[in-house]
Amino acid sequence: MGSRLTIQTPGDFRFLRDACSYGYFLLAPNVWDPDRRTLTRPLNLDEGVATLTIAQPQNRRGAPLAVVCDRALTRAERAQAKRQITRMLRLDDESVADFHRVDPRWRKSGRARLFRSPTPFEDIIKTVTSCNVTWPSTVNMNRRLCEVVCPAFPTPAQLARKRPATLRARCSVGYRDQRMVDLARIARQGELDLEWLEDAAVSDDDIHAALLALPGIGPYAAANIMMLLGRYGRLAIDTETIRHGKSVLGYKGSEAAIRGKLESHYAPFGAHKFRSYWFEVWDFYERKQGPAHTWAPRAVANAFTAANLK
DNA sequence: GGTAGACCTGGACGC
DNA sequence: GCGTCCAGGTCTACC
Repeated sequence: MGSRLTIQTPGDFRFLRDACSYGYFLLAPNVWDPDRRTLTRPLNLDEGVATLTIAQPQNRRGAPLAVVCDRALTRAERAQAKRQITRMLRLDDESVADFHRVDPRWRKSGRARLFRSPTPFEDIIKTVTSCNVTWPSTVNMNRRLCEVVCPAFPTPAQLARKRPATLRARCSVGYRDQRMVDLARIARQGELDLEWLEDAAVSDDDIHAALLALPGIGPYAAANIMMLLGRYGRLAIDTETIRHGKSVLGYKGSEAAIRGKLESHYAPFGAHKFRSYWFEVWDFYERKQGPAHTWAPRAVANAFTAANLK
């Protein structure tokens, strides 16, 4: 008989909206079921991998989460699972009201939280798999990393033991192979302190500089990882951002000119600018495809970017 | 400091 | 079914 957990949520939290708020909810090992409205995924816990299914049976803001596990969890594992779910769904985000004060456009819908991974390392690797590829390749890389290395997503120790050639041949990560192994070794050896990355006392500038020094992490990836760490003061500008500037905001001119206009456009949102940007993009996707919680992963696998949603 | 070209994969397209 | 082109961010070499 598997364990069952109940997790209390903040009064403004809504599972359907907040779980389906960033593309990573569609990446392995996460499995979103649009019919059952559940998120299922394996987690790495003390006694091994356990698969959990999360739902909010009372579909209203602030209702508790019901979590069903495929095996019995120890007391320590129950606490671990709660911590990881809290991270994924940002149940401990205390900046929601401040964000809505700065950008009231999202107060009514309540948007503020962006889905992320149970660990910062998974967020870093997922970001690397999203660089210089189209969305279907990102989907494939994450699926294969889970199939080949660890079903609950590779830990630093597991990934550090892999040969780059194995990752390239079996996980289709291409030239990212060596960079991923190097990132895993850096994290395993403590050169990159994952707890330090999550320490609110450390400045954004210090975190940003540390991320840029990592292999495979450039300006876009660093800003994206900072968002995943809960630091929203930088824009992660990629081709999708430029497209958003052109098609939604109506900007014209060279890419450099559009970048400048985007920075000016989001500057008033200060420490929250990534969220203000992202919910504009997400709103655009949902107007084209319907609410994200209705998206079937296979259906959006080839139609996730604005280029394909036109 | 700015820029060109290489790095890979997978989808689209033409034949 | 095959070949070609293209999209996508980071890194290195070069000016």
